[in-house]
Amino acid sequence: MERQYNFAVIERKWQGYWEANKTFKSPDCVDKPKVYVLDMFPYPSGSGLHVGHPEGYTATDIYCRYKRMKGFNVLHPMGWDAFGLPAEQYAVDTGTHPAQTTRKNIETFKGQIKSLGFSYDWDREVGTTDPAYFKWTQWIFKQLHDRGLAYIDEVPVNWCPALGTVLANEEVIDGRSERGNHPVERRPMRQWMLKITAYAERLLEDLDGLEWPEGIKEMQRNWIGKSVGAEVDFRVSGSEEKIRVYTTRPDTLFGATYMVLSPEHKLVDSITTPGCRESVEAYRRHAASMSDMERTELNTEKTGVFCGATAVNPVNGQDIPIWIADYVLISYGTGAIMAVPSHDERDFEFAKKFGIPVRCIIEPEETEAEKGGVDTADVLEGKVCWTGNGRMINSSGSQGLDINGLEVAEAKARTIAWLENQKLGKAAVNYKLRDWLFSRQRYWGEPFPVIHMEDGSVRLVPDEELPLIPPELENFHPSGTGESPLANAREWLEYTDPKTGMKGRRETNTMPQWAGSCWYYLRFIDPCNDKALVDPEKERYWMPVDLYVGGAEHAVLHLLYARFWHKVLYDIGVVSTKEPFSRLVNQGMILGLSYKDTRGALVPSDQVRITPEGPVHAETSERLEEFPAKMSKSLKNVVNPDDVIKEYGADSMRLYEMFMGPLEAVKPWSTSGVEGVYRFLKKAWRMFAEKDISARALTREELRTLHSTIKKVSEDTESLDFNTAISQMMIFVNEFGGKPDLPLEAAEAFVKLLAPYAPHIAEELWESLGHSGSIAYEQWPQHDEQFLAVDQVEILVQIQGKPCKKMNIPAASSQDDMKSLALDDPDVAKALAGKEVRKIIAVPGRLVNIVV
RNA sequence: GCCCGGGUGGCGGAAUGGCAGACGCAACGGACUUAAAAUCCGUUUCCCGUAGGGAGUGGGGGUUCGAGUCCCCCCCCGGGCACCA
Repeated sequence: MERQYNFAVIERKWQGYWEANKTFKSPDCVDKPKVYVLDMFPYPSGSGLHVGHPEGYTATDIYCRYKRMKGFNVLHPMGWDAFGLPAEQYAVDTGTHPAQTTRKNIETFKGQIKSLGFSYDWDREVGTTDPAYFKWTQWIFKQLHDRGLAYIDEVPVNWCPALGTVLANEEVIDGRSERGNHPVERRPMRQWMLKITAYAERLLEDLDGLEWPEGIKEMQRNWIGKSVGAEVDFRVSGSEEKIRVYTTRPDTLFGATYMVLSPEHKLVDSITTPGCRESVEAYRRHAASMSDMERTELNTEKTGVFCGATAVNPVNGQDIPIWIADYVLISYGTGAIMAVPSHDERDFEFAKKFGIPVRCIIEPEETEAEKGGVDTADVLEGKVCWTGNGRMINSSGSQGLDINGLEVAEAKARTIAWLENQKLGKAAVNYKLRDWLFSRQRYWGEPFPVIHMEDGSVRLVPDEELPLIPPELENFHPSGTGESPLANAREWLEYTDPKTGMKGRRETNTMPQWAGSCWYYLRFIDPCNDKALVDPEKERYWMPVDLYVGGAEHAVLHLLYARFWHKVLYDIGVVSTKEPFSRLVNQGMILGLSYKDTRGALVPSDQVRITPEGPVHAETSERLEEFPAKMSKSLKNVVNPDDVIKEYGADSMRLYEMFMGPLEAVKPWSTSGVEGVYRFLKKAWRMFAEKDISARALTREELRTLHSTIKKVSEDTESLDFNTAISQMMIFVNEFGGKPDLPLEAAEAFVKLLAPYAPHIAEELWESLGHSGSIAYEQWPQHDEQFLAVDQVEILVQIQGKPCKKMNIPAASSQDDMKSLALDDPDVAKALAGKEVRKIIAVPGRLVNIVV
């Protein structure tokens, strides 16, 4: 055995071995417990892997390797989310076909991922841009369409001129594109929409059964945004028109002193009086010209105009004015509200500005008002808005409803019952969730299997003609009309029905990047099946995904979309589970070391000089402060895994990523930290290389160290607490490394414990112990409780909770024994002299506390 | 504003309500070496000191024999949502 730990040689050797022997190929449907462990597959960008990627991948890899040794059949695949904008933009700039860029990037990524020694079953690799894959993405779209879940709508969309495409709401941040930070404007366009709203309730309900971080579930709940209330019809005075409003506070109907229609509401035109028409038109034009960003960013000041008409409040017959204001959104509820300024902050603000009466109808609950620092008298006079609990006042009317004296919840129920009885309204539920804008004006995405026929009908491409492959293009520029570059591919575009001769034009939109990632976890189960998306038997064997690890940035979108598709596939019998991902874990972001000067200005890392006094600016020698910040090209603080692997090896890289801290925490990268785990591996290597592997029996103390290490590493690996598992292995090496020999029993167990974490060195050490073949399927060691026991324990005797004396006592001492041993101790007795012992608490194995 | 996370040495972080700071980094001292690298040993929360003592887990209160851990209030940092009636 080499004296030196030569990681480069070892890692090359074992990666070659695993590949040649297909060590990690997972058989389907075998008689073993299964576990499906999935990483969020990456978008293979041109810049390659950064240290954030391997964090989650290492975590899942450790877990998989551990599970294999525990006797599980493990599904652990990897693939590529390879459609997307960057490759297309590169094509626009250079003329390189996106497929070529994608192929090259995938190669780079694959090489980098392989160099980390992950135990993927590469025979299951899939890529979303592969026609054999997107055939089924297109097939799923057809299923959605057949079930009425895909429809075309003329909708105001987020048009980004710079990118030449439409973006989903989620891809627009503060009125600019998420990618590239370009301005975005609203523009009506014919688009494919997916009716995710039809699944809102199920998407909400089924969250409860998932083992996901509570925060992520909460974010999805908020995104779905269910609210319960009522729809109420208000008659427009002197007209047959009715305005339907949605409210969560039907109890406050008596406080409604005006109504508001959204500027886009279809009744605005017909009810506006001639005298008000001019100002209403002006206001509508003003509202239309504003982007979503301006509308939301300027939300400090409410705007609106009176339309001249009034409506009748159904509970008391009173006339109330109808206003037009953009604080009411056309896209939520009915696009119209009843305004209750006394008990709604937004209405209150609006009423104050326009001098509309505020009518208090709830007497605030006393303790709640006190707690919030609200003066009840102010509320009653309409000077302050109250949105909390209380009792209804001024709430009976000519129409027969009387809810005076009731609490909010009961008043709601009573009002709804009355409205339903009078046929004036009904209980209603609303969701914030909107239908999913599913079109993109791009080349590099899945083409829709759709033909628009000249008679106006929409025809779907038959299954046997799938996949529908995008045409070869020379020019990848957007068409400029808002259509994708596909609009330039005349031959591909034009279609003639072979039977009838009717002409048609293919859909020029493509699907968004989310499409391919919505179902890839299913394809891994049966990646080469050309008859079905997934074989039902294999699907039943492997699903659901038992552990899904990825970044929190996908908390809502990817995970919500994938759940939606999964439920549709469940409904048509393709999958057997209601939910795709039983357990979800988010790995925390890894930050880079960054520097700022005293004014707080950021200094790129290549302009920093480290001195014994701390970091200084390389040019000005100004003192700098070190702090962790998101890795970015501009800060020059990006750590490249290749460099780390080259210098310390993949095993050190893996170990360090896990040793930094809890998987889910945000952690700063530290190169000296890598050196620490590297030293540990070298020490472990020397423990084998420089010592005799002896056949002798272990001492009691050694047994205790060994078995407590087995216990801790097993438990912590199971619960993904990898940092503390590694600490325990370090303790093991610190103890056994100091001995003249290494007993074989301890050596073998240790190598097995290390194997999931640092697999290359573990394979090499395993071989050095005389074993042939891989350690990957060796049985995981089991600890024995009897070796953890000790004869003597050191306990602490406290008086009044203050430490007084440490003493060694038999570990098996009962509480009573402990008490008497403590009281009999001369030092304790001395400390207690003249005091009356009132109570003694004894915690076995820990301490005795004497209360005087 | 609302909803989630989170505040522990110089740093990353450990701690079933039971001796706070495991493990690692950095720093300092020492050994080995002609020297360096590598390695090994020791010290390292802060304050006062000779033994020894005092303070200490963002701040303030509380429960408890005992609180980093449980409860209430506040402050700060990170993330998400944001006129959703």
